[in-house]
Amino acid sequence: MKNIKPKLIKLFKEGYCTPQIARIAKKIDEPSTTIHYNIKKLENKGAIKTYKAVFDYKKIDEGFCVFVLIAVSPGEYGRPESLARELAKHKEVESVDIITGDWELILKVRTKDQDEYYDFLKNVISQKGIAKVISMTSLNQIKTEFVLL
Amino acid sequence: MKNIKPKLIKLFKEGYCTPQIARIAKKIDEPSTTIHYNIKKLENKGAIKTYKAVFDYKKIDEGFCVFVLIAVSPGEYGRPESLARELAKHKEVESVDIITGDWELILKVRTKDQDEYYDFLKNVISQKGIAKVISMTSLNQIKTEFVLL
DNA sequence: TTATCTATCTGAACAATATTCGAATTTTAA
DNA sequence: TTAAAATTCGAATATTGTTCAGATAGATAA
Repeated sequence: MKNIKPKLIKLFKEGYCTPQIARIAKKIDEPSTTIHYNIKKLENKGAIKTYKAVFDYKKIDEGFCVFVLIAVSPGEYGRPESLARELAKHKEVESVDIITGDWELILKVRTKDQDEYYDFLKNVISQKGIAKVISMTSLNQIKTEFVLL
Repeated sequence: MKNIKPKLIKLFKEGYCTPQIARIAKKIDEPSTTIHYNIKKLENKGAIKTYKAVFDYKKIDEGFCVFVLIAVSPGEYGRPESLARELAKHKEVESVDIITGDWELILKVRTKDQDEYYDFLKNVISQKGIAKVISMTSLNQIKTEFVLL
């Protein structure tokens, strides 16, 4: 057994997919070359970052999902960006945003279970520069990445 | 001019993409038929929901991104699910989660600008059953849908 | 308005890729 | 150990993507 599954999941999370030109052409009843032209235009302008898969995360051992609010320490106040980029590197992190309000950062994190999330908190979030953290665990995911579950 | 662009964006938000089997096969050095078999297995088990595009949202007039925390009215307390499904229907809504803590729901919403977001708030969020709302505007998106920006 | 330039559209030919199928191999469970 | 099920993979086929050149439409300036 070659255990292809984890390799596929890793690749599909960020890319290795492509548009279905023929299917789109049928759907909106236009020549496939016209569709092709318009897609390339979007790609060349940078409007499309990538093509990727959306998973049923429970079925790929990433069923535990948490939104993490982070307040940055006074010293680093105003410069949460380098911290944000650091956090974004981790594979468990689906999204990182710098936000307005009482908190500087919001993360969406996916792990297998609570234990794995705790490990993530310990190893990643417990960094210098982080003053306060609130975890809001997702009890039920209704929609993700524009896809209804 | 046929104005294909908005049609493509709509289709690509939820699907109309497909894996690049040949490219994956080269990448991990396995026969393409083996890759094909393993992908179909993931699809049939429902582990892969769809294949879709990730956009540079600023370039498709969805540059304004807000995380919305929602507290449900006491009457509906414990049953935020129907409200969540209602909210999930709107095209501006990227994700809807039912969460633990002081708030029942968290939404990720994308609009063109603040004005359009205000319209969304007025028309969608101002519903019976919603007690309190907090908007956390994204000032900078570092990572989205597992894709670094 | 007309002339000119640029962007978009489209069919035909070609290139690349996905899919099917059957057989070999490996894994699983009894 | 053996039989059934799952996985691997090459060869043939079917489908799809891509290129290119000409046509059309849209924009710009005189």
